[in-house]
Amino acid sequence: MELSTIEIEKAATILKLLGDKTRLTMVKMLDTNDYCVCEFVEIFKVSQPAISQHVRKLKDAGLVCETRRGQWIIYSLNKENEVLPLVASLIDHLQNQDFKLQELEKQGLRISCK
Amino acid sequence: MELSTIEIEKAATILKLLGDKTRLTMVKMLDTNDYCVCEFVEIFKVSQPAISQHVRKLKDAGLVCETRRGQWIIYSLNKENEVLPLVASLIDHLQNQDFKLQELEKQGLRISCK
DNA sequence: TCAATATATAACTATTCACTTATATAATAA
DNA sequence: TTATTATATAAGTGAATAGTTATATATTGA
Repeated sequence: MELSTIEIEKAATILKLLGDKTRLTMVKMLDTNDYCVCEFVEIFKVSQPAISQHVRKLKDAGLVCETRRGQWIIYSLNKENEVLPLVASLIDHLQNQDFKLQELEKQGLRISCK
Repeated sequence: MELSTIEIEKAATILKLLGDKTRLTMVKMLDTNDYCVCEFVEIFKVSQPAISQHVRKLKDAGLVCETRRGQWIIYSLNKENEVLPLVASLIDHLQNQDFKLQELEKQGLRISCK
């Protein structure tokens, strides 16, 4: 089976984007669950605009999709993305981040968006 | 078989490092051949200090090794690196860069270091 | 020993980046 | 309609980054 390869330049752009702890964690988390901005704000302990700016970059690169649900905007991994194979194999090497969702639930902050 | 996973923070550091077109190309090229600084200078059309600074960063991260051979310092991929599995699977997704070596040879600049 | 070549380091600069606060937009609920 | 909540955008700031030129260090060969 042939592996479809990616241009160096495009790959470098993706890696730069994911070479940030916050965004990389977001993508790892989005691999198993969807999240809204306010949940990320709780998880990452930074300002809401900072989170908005991070997800914007992920969206601009086509890595995530957004869906409005009432006043919340839910972000999910974009499974259609051309570079998904690269991103997926990368994510596989990362330590599981489920504990972040568990913390969120323990604080009763997960349900706020459902 | 279990895949050994990497801390998010460590992975983000590696991805930031490889989120640069020049360094990413270097690593892809080093996957199949060794190179010295002067060859990289020819290939990337930037100053010699710029190349030295790039390989220094790769070396500091443990991704490459250096071996002095006369007046040349040969760089190679460090196969002992803890994050090699991540880097290797990443490299697999990149377009082949052999044409750069071929150009170098066509210009008669490859042998200068042998 | 001395000139030439290869590489590294220092110092500087312009640009990018991640964050902040302030404010705008949008949806919900009283 | 109006207050509240969620999100986005604008503007500003300090730190990091990739490049440059100048210079130092190290090896080779005459």
